[in-house]
Amino acid sequence: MSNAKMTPELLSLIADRFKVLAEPARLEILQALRAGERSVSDLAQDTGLGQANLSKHLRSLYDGGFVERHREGLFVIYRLADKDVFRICDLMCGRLEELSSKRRKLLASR
Amino acid sequence: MSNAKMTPELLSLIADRFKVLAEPARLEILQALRAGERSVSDLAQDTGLGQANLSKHLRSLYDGGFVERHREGLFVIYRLADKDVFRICDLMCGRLEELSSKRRKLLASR
DNA sequence: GTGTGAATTTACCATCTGGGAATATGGTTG
DNA sequence: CAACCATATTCCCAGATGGTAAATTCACAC
Repeated sequence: MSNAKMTPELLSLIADRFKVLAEPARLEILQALRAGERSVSDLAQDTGLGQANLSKHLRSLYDGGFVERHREGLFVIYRLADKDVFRICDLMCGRLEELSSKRRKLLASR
Repeated sequence: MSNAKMTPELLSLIADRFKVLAEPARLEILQALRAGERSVSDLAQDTGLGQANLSKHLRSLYDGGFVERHREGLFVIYRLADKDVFRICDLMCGRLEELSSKRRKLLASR
């Protein structure tokens, strides 16, 4: 949000990208892809998600530009497209730790 | 997602934080708070959101740890709590630009 | 062409969530 | 205390979304 003009349209686009990450299943897929390229079948194994469900999550990730894909014979191979995803998640995690330690203090001081 | 163990619980917590940002109205509130502290009434002016609706969005932001608040007489004053929010949004925006330029190229090459 | 395996899409259901109206709570004033 | 104002909460509705099964598409082999 670099001090620039934030039009409603732009905010909406940003929100859409956050929506894609706002789902544990999709975060888990990204996590699995961290180790390298994976076919949809591989990912089904890795995540335990149902096939149709997984496919829809992959579509979201693809539309959001978080993953790339290509076909290899019968298989479709997915890979991470966005090196920033994990930096974003790290920021989220860091804040998570602060929050839970604050919560601990609140509970302790009762 | 620092190469560490990502338990389902942790992924769920991270997803919850993303959910808070996955809403244009809440991004707009954060944007408005960027200029400094604001009462709920101020924010209603700034954003054009209805009172009840705004109040609920503020609750999400508060629960997510993105804003802090305190009372001043009849008013409740909100302020940004998380300096990382805009760094996260910047990463999202940066990627947005890449994506739309790729899209332009795709459209151009038809 | 047919058959098979992998992936996507569709259809449907249950749940969730943003929005607004009405109500409740909290704090101030007189 | 009552009256009032700012905020929060509750209730309800409409639309969005995750999950699964069934149908469809796509690519390869025969």
